[in-house]
Amino acid sequence: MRPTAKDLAAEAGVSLATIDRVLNGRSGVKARTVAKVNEAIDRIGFVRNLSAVNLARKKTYQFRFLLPEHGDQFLGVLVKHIDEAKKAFATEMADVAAIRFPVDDPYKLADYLGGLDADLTDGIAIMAPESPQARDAINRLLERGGEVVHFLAGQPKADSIDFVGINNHAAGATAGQLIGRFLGGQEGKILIVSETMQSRDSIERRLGFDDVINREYPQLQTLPTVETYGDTERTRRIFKNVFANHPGISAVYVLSAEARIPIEEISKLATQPLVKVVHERTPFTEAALQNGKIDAVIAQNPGHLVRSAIRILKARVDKRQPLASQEKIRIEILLKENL
Amino acid sequence: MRPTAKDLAAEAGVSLATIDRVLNGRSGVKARTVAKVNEAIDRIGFVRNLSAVNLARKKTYQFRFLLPEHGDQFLGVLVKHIDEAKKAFATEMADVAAIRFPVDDPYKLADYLGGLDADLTDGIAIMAPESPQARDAINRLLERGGEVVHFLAGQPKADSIDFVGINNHAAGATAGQLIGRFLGGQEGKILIVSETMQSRDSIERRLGFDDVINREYPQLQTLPTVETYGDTERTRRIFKNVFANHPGISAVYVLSAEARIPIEEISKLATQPLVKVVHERTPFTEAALQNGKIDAVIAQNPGHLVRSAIRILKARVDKRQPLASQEKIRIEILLKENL
DNA sequence: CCTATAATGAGGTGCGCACCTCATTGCAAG
DNA sequence: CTTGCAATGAGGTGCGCACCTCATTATAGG
Repeated sequence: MRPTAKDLAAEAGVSLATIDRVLNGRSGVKARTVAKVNEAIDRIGFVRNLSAVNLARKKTYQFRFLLPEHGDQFLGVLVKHIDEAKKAFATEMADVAAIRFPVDDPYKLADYLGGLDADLTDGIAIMAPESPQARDAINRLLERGGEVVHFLAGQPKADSIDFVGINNHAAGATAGQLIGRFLGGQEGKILIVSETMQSRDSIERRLGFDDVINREYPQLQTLPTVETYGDTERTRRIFKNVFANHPGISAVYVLSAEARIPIEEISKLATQPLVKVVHERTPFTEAALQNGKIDAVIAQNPGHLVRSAIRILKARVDKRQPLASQEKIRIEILLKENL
Repeated sequence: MRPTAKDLAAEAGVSLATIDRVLNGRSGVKARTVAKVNEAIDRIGFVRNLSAVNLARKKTYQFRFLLPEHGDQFLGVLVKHIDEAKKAFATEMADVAAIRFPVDDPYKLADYLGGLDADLTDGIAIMAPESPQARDAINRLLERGGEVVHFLAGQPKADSIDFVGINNHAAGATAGQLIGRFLGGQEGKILIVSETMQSRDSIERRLGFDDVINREYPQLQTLPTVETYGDTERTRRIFKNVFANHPGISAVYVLSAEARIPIEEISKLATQPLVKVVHERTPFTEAALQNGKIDAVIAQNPGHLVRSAIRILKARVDKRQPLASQEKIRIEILLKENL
């Protein structure tokens, strides 16, 4: 059997009360005694029984995902996985829910965060663009004892807050490398499309993409980013212009999660086969991979994203260290063969 | 607060003893009563407190990974992740260990499995080639109440036993697609190398690879598989022959986990740049990707493999359903950009 | 009807720990 | 030495459940 706190007390030569004080970081213990207990822990390999801890603490975790009100298919996929995680984590006393919110409005976001009771909500995964207001509100929430992770958006590693998501610069570079290789040395221009370039993600992907193309494929020329604003008409109009002015477009990179509009419009305009790379696995991109409408998808596993955010929040609440190797989100490359 | 068994008893109009009988599948309860309880469970959304369950059951899980005694770098990586998982799962009362074993000997394997006490070992992840002896021994172990998953090797879905690992046919197809695309339409021959073709994995990867090349890249010709048997001298000798007899080799696919010997020997012999695709992320393949010695790696996440095997075994012991979406092992494509 | 057996209830115990109160001891300053 | 506080011990309670025993009540068979 595994050693219990009682065994530990005997080994360390102290009482259970002192073990309790040390294990839970309470005050009023001499440094000398703390050291004695820690040595005993190492000696007998004591590990607290998490079940007993959780039971005794009567702890239930309240976690919330703060997501945009409106969005693309990928957002829908995320919500589906949050629902799935809700069931999976119910057995671990964690309640998980998605909250749809006008996250683009920094003031409303700050208001919402400011109104949160850290006693009722243990942790939040926030998918929102950076803003000074949000930043301040988050810091105040942290001071009140809440836990926060940035989810897919926001400042990676800018502060001490965990970031759950891929390295977008590397993701863009990966897309660049794929397109470069798929074009096999031939010359050409690359059309780059995004719903908007307002977000940090888009900018970083573009930078990573350009880095690789400029360094390794100088025969390729990247065109300025076309912003669709999610508007079919606008997209069609701009594409017509671009294709008219730029003969020799040989590849397309869609760097935002919304790929349907640009891919469908391009298939109407293109006169020769193009290499097409987009982001995120959605019902549309899966189908498009299968029937050859696109060549590769740069993706991140949405289920993993959601579970990772929850596990990190849980670890922070418990004052444990998250398991880094498990929480690293991989940049996946999907072809039709490895769907 | 979440409803407890007591609340459930009140809602169902039965006693705690009956709730206990139903929840734990004990006998001596009328079907009518079981239904009443289950309805009440749905009505109030009762979920058993896992912490309390585990505490009361005093359950500790004993899981073992049965791995080959000798192997490549990838095996070392796996062992490292098993050690890491040992710590991570200690808090969940699961004891995990790797056992090195001459798994290639079906009789010794059957002996070992036959000698296992299902009371002392709750579950085993077996990485061993198929054999009638192993199959029988596994079935007997299952009858004694042990749990088993096939780990990376063995018959995927051939029986009711879970398989943890990638679909090797799809992995080979992915490699084929990558090489085909990277060659960009040019003609050429593809050298295919494996440590051995004895294993089912190797055969399936080769089949998947050939499928894609034959179907989508008819201008490419796949050569017969070169078997290295892990022997540098032998490899060098055969390679010299192959390169002498086959001008126009433009790509290499190493389909076994051991990639170092073939890649190093080829770099000495090749007169023109070759597209090189290998399997598994190891210190060697990582470095080779970085410095351009290879072009892509088809990989599976070793940490995920290990944790997945443990989670599945745990779910089986608890008579729960594993979360399918989490346990699916992805075929990863690694370029130097998305390491 | 009685009897045998099935179905259910009542109640206790303990898992390992957190959290609490109160008593006791050690130790330093005055 | 005494006073005062810091450090530690002793012991109790309860978290939600599994597991057990024994008593009581339904149900069916004869």
